[in-house]
Amino acid sequence: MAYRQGLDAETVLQAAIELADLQGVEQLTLAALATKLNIKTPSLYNHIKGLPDLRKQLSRRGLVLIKEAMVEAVIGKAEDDALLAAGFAYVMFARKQPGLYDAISSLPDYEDPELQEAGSQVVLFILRILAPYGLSEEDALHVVRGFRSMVHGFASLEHRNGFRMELERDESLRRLLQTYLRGLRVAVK
Amino acid sequence: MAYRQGLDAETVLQAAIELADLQGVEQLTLAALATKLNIKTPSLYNHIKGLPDLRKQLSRRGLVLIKEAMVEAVIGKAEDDALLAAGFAYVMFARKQPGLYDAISSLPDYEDPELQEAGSQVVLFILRILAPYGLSEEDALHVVRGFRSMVHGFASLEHRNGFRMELERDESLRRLLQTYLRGLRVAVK
DNA sequence: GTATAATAACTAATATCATTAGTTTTGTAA
DNA sequence: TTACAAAACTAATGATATTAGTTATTATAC
Repeated sequence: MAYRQGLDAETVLQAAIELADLQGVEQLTLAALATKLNIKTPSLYNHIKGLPDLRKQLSRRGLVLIKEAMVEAVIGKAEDDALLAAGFAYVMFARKQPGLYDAISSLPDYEDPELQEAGSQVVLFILRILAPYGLSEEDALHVVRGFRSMVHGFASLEHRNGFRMELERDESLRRLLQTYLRGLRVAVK
Repeated sequence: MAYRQGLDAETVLQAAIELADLQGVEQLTLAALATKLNIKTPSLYNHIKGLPDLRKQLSRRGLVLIKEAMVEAVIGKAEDDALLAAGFAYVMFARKQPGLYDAISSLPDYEDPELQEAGSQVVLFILRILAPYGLSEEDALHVVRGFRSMVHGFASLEHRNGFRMELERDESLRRLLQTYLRGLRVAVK
């Protein structure tokens, strides 16, 4: 093999994402990644710090992309419409990029500052959608947790094949979010 | 070491659960498990089929126990009270037995019949709590999905340290469930 | 333009796993 | 008491990540 095929960190990350989306993040091994890139495993260390670091990169990229997907989805929408659209965008992302989504959710911990930053962006985004509801800061933060719980829980269960009944899944998600939003309208509590 | 120390499958499973709860299911290795049991790694194969099988056993046990915890929690309660109690019991279980809960939720797939059976028991349990609401079967199934999404999502995010704000977490969970239940009351939709 | 330094690939080696095969010891039942 | 099943063992294999040290290529400095 020719020396110097012009590999860089971004290319490696992209290949890792492809592998993860195809076979799950559990199956993402440096051996498989190196094979895909036509290099030997140790050569990967010129571009990544190691497997844990690579996983972290996947998580970070996933958080950035899922937030972008939500931002895109709420263009021209507000309040319940916007939250519904954001929720669907979240779940759709998890469907389209299961490995990347897995990387987000199968993280041992969010201790890393870069990950926290990316996570904060998601939270801030939801807070901005919530602005027109006129909630107190504390109330809004509880709602953010609720929203994240719903969409992450749904995406996660769906991904593990946790929904086995013959029942339209998009409809389940729509009802979940709408029921919650209806409850939010009723009492400010 | 003495031959025949009277080990059996249940003891091995218990030790595995302890390890998983202590260090996470990712760190549950046969090597560590064997060390804990004072045997050599290959000896484990007298009691388990292999690591994937062990993981499956953990998942199954977790599903059984989390359902039992919910059953216990709803004694003497009905409707919203029962659902709220079940939801809290679910999340409490995830807190108390993080490794076991991880085993439930970090499953590659639910293909296995035994796991499906255990999962069905959870679904059936929630359906029984929903009975007094007089929902159609289809409506009820959507609600079950919603409920599972909420509590799993909450437990999962909490476990990954996903909730970073200084904000009472139990209160977040209470509001999430109550808001949803309120929405359920408003319209039968 | 050539020398030098940084870089990206490589090979070799190590440690940790899970797993299988084959062996020894122990408990139990005939 | 003997024979067999079961539960432990040792030894070996193959996959994995990682580190150390080497070589070739690219880029930079002069």
